[in-house]
Amino acid sequence: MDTKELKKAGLKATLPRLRILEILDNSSEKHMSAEDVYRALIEVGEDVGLATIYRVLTQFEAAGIVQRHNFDSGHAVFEMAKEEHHDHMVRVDTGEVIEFFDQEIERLQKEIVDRHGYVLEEHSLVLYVRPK
Amino acid sequence: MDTKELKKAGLKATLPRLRILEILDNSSEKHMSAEDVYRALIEVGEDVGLATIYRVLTQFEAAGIVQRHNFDSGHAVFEMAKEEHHDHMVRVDTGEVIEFFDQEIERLQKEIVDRHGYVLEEHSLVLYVRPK
DNA sequence: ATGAATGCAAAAACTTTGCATGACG
DNA sequence: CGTCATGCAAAGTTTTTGCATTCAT
Repeated sequence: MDTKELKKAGLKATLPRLRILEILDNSSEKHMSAEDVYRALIEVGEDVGLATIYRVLTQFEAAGIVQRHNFDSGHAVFEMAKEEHHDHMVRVDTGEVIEFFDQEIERLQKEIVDRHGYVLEEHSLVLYVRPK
Repeated sequence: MDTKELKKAGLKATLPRLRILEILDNSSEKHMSAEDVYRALIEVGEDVGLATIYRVLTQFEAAGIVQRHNFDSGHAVFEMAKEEHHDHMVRVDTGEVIEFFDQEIERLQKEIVDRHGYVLEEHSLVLYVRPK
């Protein structure tokens, strides 16, 4: 259960934190902004402050529990961290986010960076797509 | 000269617009935020408003004269549009931006998107790197 | 001259922070 | 109980907008 995960990260298992994890785990939209999470909690009758959402999500990111993405939307979106890395496609018509992974692209990125004399720390790849 | 380029885009060749193009063309740092451009102009004694910078850069983007990027910095950066497409590496230690292009990565992206039943509209690839 | 562009200031959107109160272990 | 977390409100950042004035054609 979530309580364990929080303790392990050195965070108290408070109600707001548990509720935020629930929302991220159970919402149909897995990529949510702080505002999205806030509204989802208010809707469920949970009395939480937006500032807390921001603080908690930032702590979760530092603890590796969630990942933060900056798509071209002017605001950050968060998703539960998965074991396996993946990249994203964003539908320009609906905003829907689609996850994908490609071994070959991952390999090429490392190779290119190496060729330039650097080490790859992390990367951000977003493909903006529309239906055929 | 720049005046022609502006006219062609249906924009009046005003002093602020010409100065902004000059800055983007001649600065040593080719990837600049609106604030960067603003400070560069103030430094040269050009009396321009920050709001104008934002308006002009947005118009330039729509006209294809500049490109806007959202690196993980909390603010947009702009660069003159080049004929040939390229992606970016960002040094995590210095913030320096390095441009690169890889035929194979470009091809793979199209292929993956196609495989999912979509068409690639555009993409954003940023590699965060540090020296070996 | 006329419509477009500018500068300023105000506002909007997103995120962070200070502080007193409340909850976890 | 002591400390850490929360909520609220205020402040910080980045970007946009309204409006009167100025400028390009």
